[in-house]
Formats: sequence, structure tokens, C-alpha cells
Amino acid sequence: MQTKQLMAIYNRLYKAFGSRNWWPADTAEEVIFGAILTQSITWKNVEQAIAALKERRKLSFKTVATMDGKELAEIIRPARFLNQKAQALKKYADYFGEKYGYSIVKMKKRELWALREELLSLYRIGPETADSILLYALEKPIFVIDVYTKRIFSRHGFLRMEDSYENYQKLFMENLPGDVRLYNEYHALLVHLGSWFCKPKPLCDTCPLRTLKSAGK
DNA sequence: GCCCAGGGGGCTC
DNA sequence: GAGCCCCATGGG
Repeated sequence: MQTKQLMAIYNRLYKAFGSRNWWPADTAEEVIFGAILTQSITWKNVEQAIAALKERRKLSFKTVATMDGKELAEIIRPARFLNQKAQALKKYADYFGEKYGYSIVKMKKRELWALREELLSLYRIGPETADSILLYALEKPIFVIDVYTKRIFSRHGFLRMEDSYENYQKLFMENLPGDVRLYNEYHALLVHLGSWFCKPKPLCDTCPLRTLKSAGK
């Protein structure tokens, strides 16, 4: 039952917005930088921070590992919470170097849930950041939940806003096939919808989902 | 000047 | 486990 509803929403969003071509990055490493930097800020700020790193040729975890934390923080200043995010990038760089020799290929060989546990143990990598890295950088079949997903699916009656990350993730993963392409596109479409229509003050009168029946239940 | 953005950690009870 | 505060930039 919920499978049908979830696919109906997906199809409607895809029809309205088309493929989002996520994640907006040139390399897997750049995806991971972005996943950490985007915590609680808009993508425009992340773009500025990524551009500043690129300009200085610092967009590499091997480089970040040996950098001074203060210098790194200054470069990523537009990304807000700069000191915490600089430390998060450095901690990730240490882990990535020690455990995988800075090799995405090696890292991808590890099993999804074992990898997720590793990521969650790192400083300032919580469920959303870990899952973004797993799905968009390592191409593992895991569904990313964010505040937009919660807003959209609570307003349509699937779960409550205050329900846990895990419950939202189960809603998708237990009712959809474990398909990397589908999970990639679905989350990207939800972010697109969320950032235009499903703000705290929603624009429901022009939302592509406005004529859908509520999930009720 | 105000509000808010693609989180997560640390603390209290 | 819930409820709060902290972090501290930039765009609308």
C-alpha cells in the first residue's frame, strides 16, 4: 500500500522537476566535503566554501590531514560553524587515511552497515551526513532523511514530524526496492521540492503534490 | 533588522 | 529519551 503511495509521489516529482543529477560535485571526495559542509546551511554557502578550497588546491583529504585547523577554518568560513566543520573535515581525513589510505575504491568494498557504524563514530557525522556519504559518494543503497523529507511526509500524513530518523528511513527502505539510482533521485527531488515549496511557511497552492490524497493512517 | 538554512554534539533532568 | 542551547555566515 505504502509502496504505491511512495512511488506515486516520486513519479509526480520526477514529472514536475525532472532528473536532478545529484550529487552536484566532480568527484567522490568532493561529495564528502559537501556532505559535511552542508550541515544546517544552504547549498549556496557550501559552493562558496568548496570554490575557496578548490582555488587553493585544498579540496583533498590527504591535503586536509596535514593542514592547520585554523587555516582550514578560515577557508571554509562561508559554510558557518567553521571551527566545528574544520575539525570534522580533519577527523574524517585522519580516518580516511588510516583506514583506507585515502582510497574511495577500498572504502567502497566495505559492507554498507559496517561502514555506516564507522562513519557515525566520527566527530560531527550523524545519520544524515553518514547516509549522504554512503549513497552519493560510495553508491550504497541507503535512503537519506533530512528536514525536508520529514516536513513533506508528515504533512502528507505518513509519520509525525517528531518521529525518529530511523522510522523515516524504514518507511522508504521497507517499501521501496534497494536501488541506488532510485534513492539518489528520490532524495534529490525531495530536497528540490522542500527548498521551494515546503518551507516552515509552505507554498501549498502551487506545490506539485497539492492534489494528492493524504496518506491518513 | 528579521528570519532561516540539505545537522550534530553536549548538557540536564 | 526528550528538551534545550551552542556553533556563528550569508541570502532573501
